Amino acid sequence: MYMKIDFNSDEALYIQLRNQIIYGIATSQFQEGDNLPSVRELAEYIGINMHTVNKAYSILKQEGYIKLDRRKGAVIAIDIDKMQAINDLREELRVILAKAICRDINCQDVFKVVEEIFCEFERG
Amino acid sequence: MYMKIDFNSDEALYIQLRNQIIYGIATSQFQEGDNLPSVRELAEYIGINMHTVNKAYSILKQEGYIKLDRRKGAVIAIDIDKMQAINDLREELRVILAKAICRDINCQDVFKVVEEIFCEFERG
DNA sequence: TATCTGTTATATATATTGTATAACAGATAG
DNA sequence: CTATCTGTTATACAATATATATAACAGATA
Repeated sequence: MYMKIDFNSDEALYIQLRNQIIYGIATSQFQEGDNLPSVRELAEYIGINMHTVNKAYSILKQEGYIKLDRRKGAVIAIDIDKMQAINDLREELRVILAKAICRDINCQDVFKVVEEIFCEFERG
Repeated sequence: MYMKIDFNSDEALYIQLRNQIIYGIATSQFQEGDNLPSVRELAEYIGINMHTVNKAYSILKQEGYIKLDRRKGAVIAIDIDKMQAINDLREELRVILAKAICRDINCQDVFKVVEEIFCEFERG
């Protein structure tokens, strides 16, 4: 259980936390059915407040990455609506690719980076 | 000069404004050397405060999309450091692709969306 | 019963966001 | 010179977001 949190980042702690868990799922570090630490446990481990972890978990639940249960705690449960996911992806890519195009980055350049990141995640 | 601003969005106005201008550059609506409206003019046009526009412009300057001049106002001036831009791109793609991988979206799926967006921008 | 879950409720402090009013300095057109 | 256009800076204010702190509740479990 490794969590890379940067307290000096301009990114909110609960967003960093959410992203770290998403990385964990993408790299198969966390798999369907796996338990995440309890909000109190993870808060203690990282050294932040319980509510900050709770907020991250709530968002992960809302976004369809985990299910929350009073008995078992937080459990990885991916809600795969691929059509919806591709539409979300398109929206997010639009801004990023606009920036890239401004810098003369072409389609092939992007493909290369995308491929690299896929390899990076597949290796874990 | 078309600016699509959503007052109900959870995205800050100055960020939306920045993105709209970046879209404008990516679609060649704005070209190197072109003048943007003055902060007061654009603020008036959209119906928001001058400082909100000023913040958007300041960020665009800091990120290397425009230059600010007391004489000419805001002028499109792209700072192309392609190496740096690709590294920035990689960082931004990492989170987005992690989310995609969680939803069983593969490399080819992403390529398709990227290609679509490139076409979309090229058409303007 | 004691202890573990997530959940909810308050309260507080700080930072961010957006607005408002005002003034300043450089440049420019009349 | 004057009036007017730039971006820039300063100050103040309200609303919201972020993070912490303390506490309690309800369900599940050993």
